[in-house]
This record gives sequence, structure tokens and C-alpha cells, in this order.
Amino acid sequence: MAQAALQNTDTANTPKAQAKKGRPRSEKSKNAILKATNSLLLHRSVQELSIESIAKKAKVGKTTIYRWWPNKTAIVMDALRSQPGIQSPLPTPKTNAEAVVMQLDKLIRMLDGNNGDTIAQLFSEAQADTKAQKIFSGTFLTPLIDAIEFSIEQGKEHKEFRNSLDTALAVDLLCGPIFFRLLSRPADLNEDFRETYPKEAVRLISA
Amino acid sequence: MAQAALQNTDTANTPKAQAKKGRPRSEKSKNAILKATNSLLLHRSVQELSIESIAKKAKVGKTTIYRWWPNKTAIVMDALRSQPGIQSPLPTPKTNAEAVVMQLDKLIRMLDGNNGDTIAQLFSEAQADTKAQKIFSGTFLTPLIDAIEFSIEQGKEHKEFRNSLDTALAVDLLCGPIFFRLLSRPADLNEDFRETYPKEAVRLISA
Amino acid sequence: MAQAALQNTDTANTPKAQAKKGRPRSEKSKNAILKATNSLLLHRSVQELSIESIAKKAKVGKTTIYRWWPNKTAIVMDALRSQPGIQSPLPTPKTNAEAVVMQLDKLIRMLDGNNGDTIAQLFSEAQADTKAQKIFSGTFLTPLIDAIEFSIEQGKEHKEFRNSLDTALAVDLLCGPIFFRLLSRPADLNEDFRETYPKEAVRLISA
Amino acid sequence: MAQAALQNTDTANTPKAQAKKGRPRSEKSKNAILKATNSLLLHRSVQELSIESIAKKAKVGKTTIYRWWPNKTAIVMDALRSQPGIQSPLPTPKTNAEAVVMQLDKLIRMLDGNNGDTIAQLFSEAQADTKAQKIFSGTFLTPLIDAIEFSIEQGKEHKEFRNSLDTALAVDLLCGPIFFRLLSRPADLNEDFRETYPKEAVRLISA
DNA sequence: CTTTAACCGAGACGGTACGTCGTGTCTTAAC
DNA sequence: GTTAAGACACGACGTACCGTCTCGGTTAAAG
Repeated sequence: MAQAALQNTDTANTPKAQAKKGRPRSEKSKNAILKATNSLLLHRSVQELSIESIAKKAKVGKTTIYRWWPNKTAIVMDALRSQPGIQSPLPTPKTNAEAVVMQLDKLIRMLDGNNGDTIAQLFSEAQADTKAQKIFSGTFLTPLIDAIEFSIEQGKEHKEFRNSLDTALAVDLLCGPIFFRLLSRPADLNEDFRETYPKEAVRLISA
Repeated sequence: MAQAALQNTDTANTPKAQAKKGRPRSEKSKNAILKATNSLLLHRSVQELSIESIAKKAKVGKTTIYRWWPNKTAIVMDALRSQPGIQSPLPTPKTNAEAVVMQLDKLIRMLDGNNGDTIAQLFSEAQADTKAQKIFSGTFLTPLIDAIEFSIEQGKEHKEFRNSLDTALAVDLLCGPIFFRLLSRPADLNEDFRETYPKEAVRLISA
Repeated sequence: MAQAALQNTDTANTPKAQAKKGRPRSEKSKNAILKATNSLLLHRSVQELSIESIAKKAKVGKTTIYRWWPNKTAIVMDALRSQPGIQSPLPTPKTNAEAVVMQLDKLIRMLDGNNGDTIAQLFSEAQADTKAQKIFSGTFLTPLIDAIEFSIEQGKEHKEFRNSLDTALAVDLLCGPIFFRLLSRPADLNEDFRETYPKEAVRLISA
Repeated sequence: MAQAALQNTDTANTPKAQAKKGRPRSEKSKNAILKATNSLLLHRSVQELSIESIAKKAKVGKTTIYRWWPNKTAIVMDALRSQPGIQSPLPTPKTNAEAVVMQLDKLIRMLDGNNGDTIAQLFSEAQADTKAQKIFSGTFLTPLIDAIEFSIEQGKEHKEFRNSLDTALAVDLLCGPIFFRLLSRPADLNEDFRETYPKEAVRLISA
């Protein structure tokens, strides 16, 4: 589901009883790094953000950063996730069409505002850097697409959508315009759009 | 019109007869720079492309590059434009709906292949860098959007599209899915998609 | 006496019966550290030798090293000492002049070969680092100088050397050339030199 | 001759008419670097001296340093050379023995004081680092040894020294004690030593 | 047919950030 | 209380590019 996007992944990786040796990871440093990252992103773009500046601001060694994150994209994704209010749960939808509407609404909400810029920039970096690509897709894009695909498939089974609907194309039709606005005219990704677009879009593919 | 996108701008800047003294701009250097840029882009991304590497490959002073282009984005846009076969003219469309289909077809054609990656990367850089933003929007995005908007407006006048259609939204609905594929699953931006999507999309907004 | 040089100092620090609590020092770790140090020094200089590499090679925590040795110089000195064959006893000399000759011969023997490089490098490190200075002087240099000074003083009492001989200067005259060769042309610190120099040097200061 | 030691070498490298392209080397930066180096060496050892600190103090890019000097040793040697008063010319000696005395006197003078420490440290670094070795030997040690060797050879021809004298050994006997003091008891490398040692040493090898 | 001025290549310049390494200290669980 | 493991803050390394700045040397229109 859409709320899986931006969900922290490192909660599930303590399978049973790891024989941990050595000094454990410092939660303090981790938090300082994420906080510093969010703070710096208020005034600069992801590309302008340097690992050194994060380390300096967080009063942390660069090594500590490199030890735990493979690249800048991964840090920024984690930093976004750590923001309170990102993970609001969706109310249970009655129909699959309604579920899609809610997912789109949530997506627009997430992309509107400061984080929108940051996510647009991450989307960007992913275009050039394979590593960033993987991180961004795996953490954000794939969960989002999967959730919508799932709702559409379900909707097809429940006869909410016609069976001839190409699921992949439907996802593009639903999400594409949102991202296109984000990337080309972010100012138009406003409340007005959020209120009208999701229903309109779902109506279109239902036809 | 769509063919305005990627159109060279430096044809219009010789207003009349500029009484230029001094050595004129070296066409040889200009071509060497654009050629080197295209050549380097075959093996690296736009972000990996450095001005120094262009200068070195083109056997040209860095100054010469900085004298004529404000930033990397501008060089790359020029380099793309300089490729033969980019500027194929469209056949005259019979209806405005057909015009839109042709424009979308051309867009997909342009984004499919090597240049697609490069354009995606330019789109990216534009997210962070205001200068790049201006160059990319002005040279590529705005002409594209304008052309489609124009066709839609004309179509509304000729009753091909309903008058209640929000032109801006229609552009997003038409172009968004294409760019979303480009950025999220570029492999799916293939010939098959090119043949089916434009008509389907126009059909949708005509409804 | 010269044989005091490179003599282990930690034999005297078990006064009687220390009521030691807790886990005793691991001899195994100690030996592993010294062995690893000697092994690493075969392929790299003292300055290139890192505490981390010793710890890794010896499969030992860095803490263990820092607990027992104050610095790299101390480890290396201990490692040199731990090599078999370093501590050959001198035969009893008949005269003090002969004693000096034997001490010089032993010194050259020690500096010739692999250990020569290492000692030269220790000598070096001592120039910059006060701690290293103390360790190196106390463990190697001072015992050496003291022993030679002692023999000369004795020799002056026994009329083997003239009374006007400046003892400190004599030590410089005897040892200086050896170290100068070591540092400037180590290849010339060979067997030939070892056979001729000590006698010649003592002859000179006897005049 | 001894005064060749520490003599700047970059005065002779403009053979005739170099077709110099590009921006010429900035003398201002060069001087700032050497000055900063000397200044920093007053309070720290050569090993403690970092390239970054030089760059910072001299307000110069690190690249500029790396462009012109291969390593720290080379910078420090140049910095020493650049000090005024280092290059005092020797008065013409009457005999070769006198020449040697004067060379030793000059050497002691050079090693006494702040620069002595620095040279001792350079001597040190040369023990471990092959590159440093070459620089130090070529710039300082070899010229010094050559000069003394030359005087001795001349002295042998003029019957000032006996023909059976081993020139290399003589150099060790003359210089060794000076360096040994420098490295082992630098405080004893004082004016008193400078006044008595050279004559005494030459007297010894003349015997 | 010389001036004159903009252009050109080369490459040095002060900077910033990179990702890595080693330092000496620290914090665990295991013995 | 020591040990192995290994995380920590810190600082320096040498490299790559940035965009700017001199140089000496073209090149062509203007005088």
C-alpha cells in the first residue's frame, strides 16, 4: 500500500539473536545526522548538500556516515522518513477506486511543500546514479507503484475497473501527471489540484 | 509547435549587421565542443560529464567554453540539438486531435534511445540548479507544453474537445505518463508504447 | 655495557608477589603482537607500520596494544628485542681498548641487516616525537653510550687512553661514523667495514 | 663545495627560450608557501607539519602545492633554502685542510639552532620514505659529502693528507660525530663544539 | 598595411568536496 | 579485569573539478 512508501526498513532486520560484538551503533549520532540533513535541506538542494556539511553540522565523523549509508540519496531518504507526520495511516477505503483516490491524495500531500522539492531532487539524482536509482526506487517508487497496481488489480477482480485496462498504463496515467507537475510546475501542485485531480483521474481510467 | 523544442536559438541573434571588430567566433571550436560533448555522453551521465573533460577532448581552452555557454546544461542542450535527425518535420495534421497525437509520438520518439537518458538527466539537473532550470525549460519544456496547449485550445474552438476541459490539466494528462515512464521505467518507453499511447491518451481526454 | 642495549626491561617489574585480581595479561596476545610487528616490518617501514595493521594481523584488539605499550616505538623496540640471536653475550675483553672495539663490532653487527633499517627508522621517529625519543634513548642509545663511556673512563684510569681525552667527544668520534653510514649510505655498513673500522677508530682516539 | 648544499636549484632550468604557454607560475604563491612553512616549523616538527596547514596559512590551494613539490620533504628543503643568511659564502681557504675545517664549521653552524631540528627531522623522514630520501640526499647530503671528498682528494694530491687515507672513511669520521650529536644530544651541538671540533677532527685524520 | 580588439590554447590559481586511512578513545559481551 | 570486536570524533591525505585569471599568439575588420 502507499503508506509502505517511505517506511523505515531497518526495523525488521534483527531476525533472532545476533551475536553482536563490539560497540553498538550510536543512536545519538544517527539521529544527529538525520536531523542535520533535514535542517540543511531547508536551505539547499540535495545536490548542494555535501556529506562534509552534514558531518560538520551533526558533529560526527565522516566515517560514521559512510559506515551506515552508501550514498547521499540513502541519507536523504532516511532523513525524510524520520520526519514526524510523514507516516500518517490511511483510513480504510470502502472500494478499490476509493483506495486509489486516497493513495493519490496522500502522494500529492507528500510532494506538496518542502519535501516535494527534496523528493523531486532525489528523483533527479536517481536518473544519473545507479546506486541512487536503486535506493530511490526500492524505498519510494516501487512501493508506491506496487500499492496502486494492487488496488487496480483488486478493482478489476471486483468489476470496479474494466478487465481490459492495462494495469501498468493505468499507473502511469494516474501518477504521471502528478510527477510531471512536480517536475515542471511545482507551484501548481497545490491544494486545489489535490482536491480535484485524484477523483478526476480515477474517473478517467474507470471509463 | 513541438518541433520548436530543441530548436537552435542562435539563429536569431544577428539582428542586422553587427559591426563586429576583432576575431570572430571559431566555428571549428564550437563544433569540436559539441562533438566532444555528444561523444562523452555516450559513456557517462550528464552529471559525470565535466567541463574539463569536454575541453580536453575538444582540444579547446576552458575559457572558450565558458565564454559561449553559461553552464553544462546549455552545452548539452546544444549538443543534443546538433545531432542530425533530431529535427524531423511533422507532416501537416488534419485535425487538432491528430496534431496532439503526432506531437506525443514525436516526444516519445525523442525520449526513446540514448538521448532519452540524457534528457532525463537534464530534467534532473534542472530540479536543483536554477540556471539549468531556465535553460531546460526555455529550450525544451516550454515549447513542448506551449505547442500542445495551442493544439488543445484550437481543438476546443473547433469543438474537437469539450470546452470544459482544463487545458493545463490536459497537458499534464498527456505528457505526464510519458515522462513518468522515462524517469521510472525507461525500458518501457518503447515502440509498442509509442504506437498505442498517443491515441489512447487523446481518446481519454476527448471523452 | 653495550649488551645492555636492547635488553628487556620488563623482567624487573614483578617485585615479589603481586596480589593480582582479574584476568591476567595474555602472553599469547603479547607474543602475537610482537610477532606480527616483526613480520610487518619485513615489508614496510616503521612509519608505514600502523597500530591498526598490527592489531589486525595479530588478531588482537587495539585496546590491548594501547594498554601495554605507550607508542609505536615501544612496540617496535620490544619486537626487535624479542628476536632470537639479538642478545649474544660478549666474551670478556682483556683491555678496555679491546672492550670498545668489541662494543663497536657488536653495534655494527646489529645495525647491519634488516634490523639496521628498523633501528635507523626508530632513530628517525625519535627526532620528532618526544615520547619516542625517550623510549629510544632510554632503551637503546643511552645504554650504548654509557657502556662506551664507562670503558673509556676505565681506559683512562689504566693509562690506555690519555687523560686529556674528552670522553663525550670520544664517544661521538667512535659511534658517529657508524650511524652516519647507517643513515647516509647503509649499503656501506658491511662486513668489510665491521672488520676494519672498530680497530682503526680506537687507534685514532688512542693517539 | 659545502656552500653548494642547500643551494637553490631552480635558477638554472631556463635553458634558452622556452615556449611557455599558459599562465605563469605565481611567485607570490610560491613565496607565501615557503614563508608559511618556515613559520609553522617554528612550533611543530616536520612530521606534525601538514600540507593542509601550509595551504591554509599561505592562503593557497592545496593543488598549487602539489603542482610544484613532490612531497613535504621537498617543500621543507626549499623553505630552509629560502631563509636569508643560509647561503653565506665561504672565504677562500689557503689549504685543503683549512677548507675542510671551514666546511665542518659551516655545517655545524647550519645545524645549530632551529634549523638543526628541522634538518634532523628531514634526515629522519628520509630513512623511511624513498622519495624523501632522494630529495634530501640530492639537495643536502650528496653536495656536502662531495665537497668534503673533493677537498680531501685535493689534499692528498698536495700531500696535506697521507695517500693511504680512505676518502669515504675520512668523510664519515669528519661528519659522523657532528650528525651523531645532532641526533642524540642536540644541545651539545653548541658554539663550543663548533670552535673546537673541526680542527681536532682534521688533525685526527691528518695523523 | 598597419593598428586594434576580440578570440583562442594552454594552464596556473584559490577553493570545495570527495572517499579513505589512521589516530587514540569508547563501549559492548564474553571469558 | 582483561580480551576481541568494532564504533566513535577527528584530522590529514592526494585527487578531481569548479569558475576565474593570465599569458603569448592568431585573425580579420577598421583605420
